[in-house]
Amino acid sequence: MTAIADTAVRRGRGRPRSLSAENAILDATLQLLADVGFRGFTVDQVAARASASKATIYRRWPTKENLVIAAFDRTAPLVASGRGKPLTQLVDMIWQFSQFMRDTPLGAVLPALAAERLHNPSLNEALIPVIRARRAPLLELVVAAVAADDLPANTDVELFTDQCLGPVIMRFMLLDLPVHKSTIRTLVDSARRGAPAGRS
Amino acid sequence: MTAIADTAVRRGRGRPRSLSAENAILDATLQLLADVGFRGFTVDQVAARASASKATIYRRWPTKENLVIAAFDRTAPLVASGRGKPLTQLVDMIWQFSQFMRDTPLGAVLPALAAERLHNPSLNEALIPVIRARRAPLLELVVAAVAADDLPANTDVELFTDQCLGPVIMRFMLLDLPVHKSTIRTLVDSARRGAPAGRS
DNA sequence: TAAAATAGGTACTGACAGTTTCGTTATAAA
DNA sequence: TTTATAACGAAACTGTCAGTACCTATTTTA
Repeated sequence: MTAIADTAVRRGRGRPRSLSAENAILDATLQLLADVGFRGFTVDQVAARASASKATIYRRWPTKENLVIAAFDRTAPLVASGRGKPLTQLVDMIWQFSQFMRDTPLGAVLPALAAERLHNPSLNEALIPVIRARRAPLLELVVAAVAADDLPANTDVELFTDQCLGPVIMRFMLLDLPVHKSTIRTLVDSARRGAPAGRS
Repeated sequence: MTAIADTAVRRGRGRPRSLSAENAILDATLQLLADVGFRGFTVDQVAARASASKATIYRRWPTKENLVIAAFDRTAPLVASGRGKPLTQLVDMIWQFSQFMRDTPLGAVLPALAAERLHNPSLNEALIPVIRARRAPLLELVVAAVAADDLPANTDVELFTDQCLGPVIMRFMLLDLPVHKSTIRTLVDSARRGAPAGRS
């Protein structure tokens, strides 16, 4: 594309992959997902928007779905505010997540990938670590809550996280019910009260 | 949309729609979903398996997705055992659900429809009531638990249901984590302990 | 300078959703 | 019994799109 040397990863001899092409492709993917959703999304349109060729796209990502994963993995991750008790931060973070679901392509991309992975083992293998990594900041807050004695020491932190997040995901993906911040507060409070008493 | 399927309704003069053709088509749809999943699923194959023409299929269901909804709506619903306390029956019913997710086309169909509905308003309108109806037997058990004083009178029964079911759905659809019956028991117990104390 | 691997462009293949046409068949009204 | 109507299976057709192949040009290392 340009004469500017946007040096990418060294791959041996030949011309290196253009970093700017890669950025343009992933940006176009996200923008297109936001504009037309997963269904209306075509690789040709991505190529056109990114001023790249399909060959350049398929050289990097073997399928459309892998391209979408890569774009998805580029979206803003959940970040803790760092202020307040861990469980208060957990409420904020889940609220942040539900805003992403409502306002960004995430709301369309996540169900699409969840559907696709079941019939595409290689996609599944690529996707599961990415999803788990996305959940990790939530887990860390729950671990911090245990460390701060706000939760019993024998809390199953994975299950606790899923108890708070699962209903939110279910309402977005299946039920089409709105999720308010008060709802999230209720979920976290309830899970806290429901956690096994005492510590082992 | 509308998923005509009005085999019982008299349509006036001409040849009535064949009920056996309709059954054959929906049976073939479910069987094919089980065999090849949503991705490998084609309407031509359904026509071949049902010994029907595509015209016959599209006369009843305007798109592939509507056909899948109709087939989905024909699968076995969740049923209460009728034995034991309501919350014990709730555990059994969620366990039943997770077995359906693992052993039937439901596990593939549900994520696919969740993804599709976001970009297909008419499909969404048809789907949401079907999904809500599927959740209804769970809600009824929670209502029964309130009536039996096993839960406080001011329990938010919808949220309580989603607290028990949401983590299960999340683990199936996104995390690819196994769900054991003991996990479900933990979820229901925790939600019960976490429910607002006293009654209003 | 030669080899290697990239770039964009374009044409192609194959699969499949959805439509249309055709001759046939079942049913209800006349 | 006749006729109008609507459904039937079969098959051809259209349009879209994922993915591949091939082209020439460019950028890098050996």
